[in-house]
Amino acid sequence: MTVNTKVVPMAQHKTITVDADVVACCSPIASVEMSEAEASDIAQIFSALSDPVRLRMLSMIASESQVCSCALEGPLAKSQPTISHHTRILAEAGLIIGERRGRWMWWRVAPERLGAIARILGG
Amino acid sequence: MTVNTKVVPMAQHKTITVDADVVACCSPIASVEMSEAEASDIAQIFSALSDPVRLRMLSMIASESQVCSCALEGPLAKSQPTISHHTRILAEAGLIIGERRGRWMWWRVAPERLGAIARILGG
DNA sequence: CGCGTGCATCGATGACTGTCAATACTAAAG
DNA sequence: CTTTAGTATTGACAGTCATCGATGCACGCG
Repeated sequence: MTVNTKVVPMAQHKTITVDADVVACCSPIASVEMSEAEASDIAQIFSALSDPVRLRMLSMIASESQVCSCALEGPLAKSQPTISHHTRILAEAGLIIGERRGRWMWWRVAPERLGAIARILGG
Repeated sequence: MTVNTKVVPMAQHKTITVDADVVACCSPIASVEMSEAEASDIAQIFSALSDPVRLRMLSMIASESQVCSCALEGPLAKSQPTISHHTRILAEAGLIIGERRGRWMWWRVAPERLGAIARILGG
């Protein structure tokens, strides 16, 4: 992660914010050769997508419009700390956005960012 | 990796072949919730994309139409075994296709597969 | 206030990964 | 056949990651 990317370390009950331009700026993979910095930034996003549990999480969150953390634990068959770990990684990659409502944490996808990544792949 | 995916273990001077339908079949991430098997297959592909060196490799191969293994070692500043390791992972993920010509190994991208992945992300 | 609940963090652990030196393999050239 | 050059494989090592129990923190309720 370079200085361009502002990831606020997630204090409790606060929302992770990510600079979406990091990806929005980048060109399709075939157009120009990638710099080391670009490659590192993009790799972090693909890294967030490289785990089966996180992919299923993202799929669940994208299918419904809002999903509570508590609703992920059961279907994914993972412990609560593990769920929290994965939501954090997806959020730090800018793929989902969290909002605290009362005792519950609600997640939704960041569709622009998914589109930006798709564009990098030349879609 | 499930039984659906046929990855021929790479014997020397032979070409890695991958069943491209594994991804071509799959729906956008928001349409239906992903099965465990689907998630594992797709995660393997994103895993191949989650390394900066491999991303730059893919970018170089996509920029030119054909690239020799020997032409990657210098610009990427990695040892020959490391280059071979990364090309193998990209090939096993079906992202690049290798062909031996004489003593040289030439790589090209598999554009349909990049498009299929982009489509999964909702592009 | 005290209690219960949902989530985040810490610490530990087993598994995986990127890297390279050494080595084996293959194909062309002498 | 011997040599040379490009690539693949092996083995080892350090770093990273997924997972979960234990614990801490924040919120709402009685």
